[in-house]
Amino acid sequence: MTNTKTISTENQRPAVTVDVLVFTVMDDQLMVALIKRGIAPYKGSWAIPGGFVHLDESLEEAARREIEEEAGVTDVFLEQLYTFGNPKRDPRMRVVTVAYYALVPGNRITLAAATDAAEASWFPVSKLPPLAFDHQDIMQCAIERLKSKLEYSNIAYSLLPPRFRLSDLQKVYEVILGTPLDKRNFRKKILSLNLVEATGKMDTGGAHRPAQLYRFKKRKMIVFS
Amino acid sequence: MTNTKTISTENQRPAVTVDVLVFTVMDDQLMVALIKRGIAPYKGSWAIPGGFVHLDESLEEAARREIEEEAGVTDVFLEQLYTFGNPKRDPRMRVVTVAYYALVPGNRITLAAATDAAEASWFPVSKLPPLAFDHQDIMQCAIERLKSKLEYSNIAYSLLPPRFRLSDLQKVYEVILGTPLDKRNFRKKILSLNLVEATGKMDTGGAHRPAQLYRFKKRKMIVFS
DNA sequence: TGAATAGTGTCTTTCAGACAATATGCC
DNA sequence: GGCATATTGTCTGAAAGACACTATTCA
Repeated sequence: MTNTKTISTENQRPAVTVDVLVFTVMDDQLMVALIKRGIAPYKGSWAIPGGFVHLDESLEEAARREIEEEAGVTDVFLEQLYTFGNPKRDPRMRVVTVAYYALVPGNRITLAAATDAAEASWFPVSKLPPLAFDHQDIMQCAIERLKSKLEYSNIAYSLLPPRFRLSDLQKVYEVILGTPLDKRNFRKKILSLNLVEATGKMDTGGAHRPAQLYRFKKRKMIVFS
Repeated sequence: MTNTKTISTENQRPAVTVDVLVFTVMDDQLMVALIKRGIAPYKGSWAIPGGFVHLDESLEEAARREIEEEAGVTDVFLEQLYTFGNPKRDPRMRVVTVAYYALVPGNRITLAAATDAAEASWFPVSKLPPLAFDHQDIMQCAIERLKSKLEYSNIAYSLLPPRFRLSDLQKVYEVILGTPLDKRNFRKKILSLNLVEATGKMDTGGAHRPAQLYRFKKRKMIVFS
């Protein structure tokens, strides 16, 4: 039996990377940040941004570094998704990638193209281009996680600005779950969960009745019992 | 920006291991398989069994190999849990470990001590010894996952023999969740889920009324809506 | 006053949880 | 007959889901 924690003398080890799926809700759509690969393999294909884990940083630190380089934001919601390690997933060498997903508030985050990337861009998850490597699998895994976590946690807070209308919150749920929701039932449910509170300020300026602005009581993840 | 999938010329890479938490229900307790470390660091401490990922095998294959070496069983329920990569988690070198958990039917699985392990043994999760490395964190993560997955999937099938009494199934739930359950409500719930069916055979031999033996209709994981 | 969105309540159905008595086989 | 476990149903409260009208602001 190969045993736990023997010091490895093998000189061949897998490379370890992190890939980060950055999601946001913009223009009533769930969007994800992708980069266009500037080098082979899959040159010209779109891919999930990622990079090597440095020897002195944790996996989460590596993921946060990627997000900051890509989107210029810190302090975003970030959660480990799954680790992909099929021996053939990268044709060049053995790469084990730890996938993370991040959620950023909608609008006004400009993506930066990475060193080896020709371009970086937001895509609606409903209209994704073909993706490099096994990134289609990773994407699907992330979308499933996001959908289910939305239903039993308060992670929606990380997709909204500090103050928002209940209709904004409802839109986040509708766009991610892909179904319209009944306004009365939605509000009843959200308010009974006691996660948000009215700020007293109104959203004025639309050609219609102003809406109460709400905020999340806690801006960290809470999983419902 | 360090970019996706540039060929690494770094000669220093983390080691990649898999650790596998093998659970079973025995003697009305949730048990986990541990090994006693035969080498430093943590020599003499109990640890979660694991080992290096070979370059030509997937992460899951590595995990299944470990289970077969440790417990001599194949074809068990196995699911990836989480990846632990803190730079300091192993004092010797950088080790990224992909943790898996496995579920095996109760009783009569004999553990084999690994090459570098002095011993292998089952422990009730309620009375664990101090664990090596960050294995306490990994253990807690696994137990939480097991508890929650038990409630919204049919994974209990993997902890029971092909035929079982409903009271056996109830015991599995009680032991893992750590609470007694009402017999009538439990049976009502399980039967309404339509996951099990009566085999027509009875469990005879006890000094009491024989019980109907049931089986799971599907022996693969189903996640409830 | 018309357009656009905000805000609100009832009824029905379903599910979870509390709760106790009878049935059957073995000794 | 006594012991040990199997088997079964009702009631209540909570939550989910269907469903439509009035309120308010601005142009």
